[in-house]
Amino acid sequence: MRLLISHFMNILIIEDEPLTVLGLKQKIKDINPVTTIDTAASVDTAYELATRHSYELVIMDIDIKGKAGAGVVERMKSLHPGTAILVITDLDERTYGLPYMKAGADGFLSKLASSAQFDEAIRAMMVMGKYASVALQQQIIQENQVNRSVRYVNPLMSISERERQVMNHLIAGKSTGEIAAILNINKTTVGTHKMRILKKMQVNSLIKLIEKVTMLS
Amino acid sequence: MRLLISHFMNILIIEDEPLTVLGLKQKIKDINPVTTIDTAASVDTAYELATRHSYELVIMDIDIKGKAGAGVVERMKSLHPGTAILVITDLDERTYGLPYMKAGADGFLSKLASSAQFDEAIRAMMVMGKYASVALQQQIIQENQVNRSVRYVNPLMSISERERQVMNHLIAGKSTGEIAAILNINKTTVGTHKMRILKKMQVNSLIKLIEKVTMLS
DNA sequence: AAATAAATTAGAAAAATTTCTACATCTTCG
DNA sequence: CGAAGATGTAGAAATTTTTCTAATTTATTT
Repeated sequence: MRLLISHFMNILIIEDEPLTVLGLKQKIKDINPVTTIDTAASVDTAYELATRHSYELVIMDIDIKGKAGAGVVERMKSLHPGTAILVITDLDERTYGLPYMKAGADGFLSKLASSAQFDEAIRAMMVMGKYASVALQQQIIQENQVNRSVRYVNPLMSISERERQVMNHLIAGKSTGEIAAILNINKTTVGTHKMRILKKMQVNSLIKLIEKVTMLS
Repeated sequence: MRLLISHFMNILIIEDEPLTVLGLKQKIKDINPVTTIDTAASVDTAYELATRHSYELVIMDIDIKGKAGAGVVERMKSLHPGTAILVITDLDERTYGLPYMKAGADGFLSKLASSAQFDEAIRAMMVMGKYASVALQQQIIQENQVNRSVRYVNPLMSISERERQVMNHLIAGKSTGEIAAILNINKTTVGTHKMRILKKMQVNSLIKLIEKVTMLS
């Protein structure tokens, strides 16, 4: 029998799939029975809840109904800097983990991770407010050791924060105009970002970009 | 309190996300406590289990680690024709529901469906071995009524020869201009083809088109 | 066979995207 | 510190793509 955690906690789950919410709730209750768990199926609901309540831990899917992106992490973090944020996603950890940690997440876990890894992650988040898999930790260490001028093995690593935001929308099938509206910047700015993304990723079309990104996953 | 179902059942869950498995298990146990639930995180494991055991109900995610497709449903059904199959997926119901039902699924439900809809679906599958949402039922009825003019379940079937050529280039990442040069036709002609392809495939972007085509292939 | 529908093709005009240039910040490194 | 490079932004102009309309040809149906 594993150790139980038993100090009271407020937790917010942001996730649009009811079954996943149910599974998460059960895991949390198994680890710490004295929690209050709120849930939001949309980003907007989450923002609303977060402005009215304070949470020790937020577990969020960042790929909710197309509204993906580190921006959500940023905003949640800005509302309550003390809140620990665990990002869970369908996206690949090696590709997106580091970027999301940079965006302010305190933990990152693929939805395909094992049940035991979920236990470990939730436990770590509750106790230390931090969680990174061994692989991700190594990536973080490497990132900090490697000389910045050295070419990145993973081109995704040379993609800046803003560029990654744009890229995610691009990959989701959004048009330049739509992205400009979402990020509230000029269309041509999006165009500039797109051009630099394609250049950095060494491809000449959106399709090739997607292939490359999924290849790196 | 809803009615409990209480005849013994063997159930197989094919799903690669542990949290979703956990959520499903809980829902099933709530509805019928006397079940044996096996789980498979990969299609291969599922095939193996299905050859050795017999299940009254199989709940499967058909978008497992990229190995999607109606072929999985067909094969599961051929192993045990009597087994009821409920397909759950991230994919859109209106687009994929009918094709999967045709492939032999007895039920189809989006993972974004509400908790109550999951209850209803699981209950219906247990009792009747069938489940289709109201929207999907109507689609099925329509499909059977309009037997006069040919109705394609798979939109790919309505794509003409020339459109297919253009589509293949589009999917390969070629630009409108490049395609025009290759096929020796005007750029705007390619544009017209592209527009009709997107319309026929009921998508609004190249990315969505690719997703759809790779799903249906 | 005539009528109807589908397929292939473009022209013109409108809309969107790309490219080039530029500038203010912000980072990093010698 | 100060130079060099990366980042985020956008205006103007060039280019490409999309949309609308429509003419021809090619099936299909009654």
